Amino acid sequence: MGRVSDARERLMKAVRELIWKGSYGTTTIDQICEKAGVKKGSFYYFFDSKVELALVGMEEDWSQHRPELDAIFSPTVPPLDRFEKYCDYFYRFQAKICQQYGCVLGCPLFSVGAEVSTQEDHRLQQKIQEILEYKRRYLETAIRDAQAAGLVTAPDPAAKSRILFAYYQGLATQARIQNNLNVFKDAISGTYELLGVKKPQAAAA
Amino acid sequence: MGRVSDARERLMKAVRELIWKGSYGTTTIDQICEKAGVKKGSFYYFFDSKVELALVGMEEDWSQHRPELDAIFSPTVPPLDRFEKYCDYFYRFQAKICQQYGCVLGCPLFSVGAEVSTQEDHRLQQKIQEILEYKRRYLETAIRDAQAAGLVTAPDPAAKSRILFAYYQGLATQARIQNNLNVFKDAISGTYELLGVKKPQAAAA
DNA sequence: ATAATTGTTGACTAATTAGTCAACTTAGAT
DNA sequence: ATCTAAGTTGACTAATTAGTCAACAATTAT
Repeated sequence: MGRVSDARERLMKAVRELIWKGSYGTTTIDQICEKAGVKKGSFYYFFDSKVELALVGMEEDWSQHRPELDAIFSPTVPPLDRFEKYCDYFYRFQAKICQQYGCVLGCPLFSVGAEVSTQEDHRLQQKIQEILEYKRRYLETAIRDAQAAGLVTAPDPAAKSRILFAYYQGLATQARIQNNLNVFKDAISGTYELLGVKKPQAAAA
Repeated sequence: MGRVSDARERLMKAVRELIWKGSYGTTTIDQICEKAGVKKGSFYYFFDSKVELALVGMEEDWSQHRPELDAIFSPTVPPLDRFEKYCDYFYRFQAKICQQYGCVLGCPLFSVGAEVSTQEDHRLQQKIQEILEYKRRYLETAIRDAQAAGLVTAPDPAAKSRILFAYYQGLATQARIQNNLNVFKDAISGTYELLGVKKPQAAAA
């Protein structure tokens, strides 16, 4: 009953785009409304504030990416292949975004996370940390499987995953700062070096 | 001749603190003026805009850090010791800042760089990239020296330095997001794994 | 002393911002 | 048909923002 609308969804899409393309702090409610084609009164009908919208926007974004990551990091995929697939997926995704927005945007969780982490309101920071932790676990599991298969030198998969995750974060941020997709080209070789992959492909000396 | 003043320096200090503690986008000229104890008229006497002030502020910051980095990465220091010293210095520096500001702040170049990299005005982004590139070169030289000494496996020191640099970036951002200094504890072991250090300390199996 | 230079101030404008609200509109249930 | 719940709108306030400017204050060279 009552009127139906997709304004809520339009707002969620708009905030994600604006925050990612620009920054959280400089994205205004007026901008969000304009991009979504929604008047401010309607904004406040659905959400109490920018941070509330950003929270559900982040959540929504994560829900959309999750299936793809589940597929890439499926236990049915050989451990090292997961990293190959992930690096490949990440590159292609960034390339698509780059074409769409005109510049490399990296990972919104990292850039926005760094931006909002010192705010008094910790809700957005917590949500971002939560999603980042989910992502790190994909790496940890894959490393553990690789270690069990004797493919890598990683006696402490959790510690190793944190190192690898920091590396991926750094790559994404670097690519954004330099506005250069080629930064990602190092990803798989960097992964292999970090993991201590025993024999890259062929036999070594 | 004429009146003397340190208002310019106070403004430069204030902008660095505010941007680092918060973010570039949400730091207002009014806030900067208040923190510096300077009236807005004086601000515009010295600087044309926030970005001009931030530019000289970043430059100033770099000038202050440079001597310490020159010492740490001095060619007189054994290559691997440089990384140890750097990781140690970075940790102690972050701990000091953390105590001072109440939270882990990471590296302003990374967080602000990620924030401003999509702005139309590219001056701040360029300045940050320039300083980051200086920092990366410390790593490249140290890696090259380590390779020459047969201490690591790094046939392409430039590529390796980019990987290591991304890792450090990631660590700093992670520490800020999680507000946790312990993130840096992994730094030296991560460095060694990335560099492919041949024998950490003692002999291996 | 005083003139020239350098820096300071507070009051000002115009634009943008977050947030409110009563009146209005649309859709489905009865 | 009409009642009710769900959504929309534009006009509003109050606060904050960037940026300007003429008058004022302090320092130093002459």
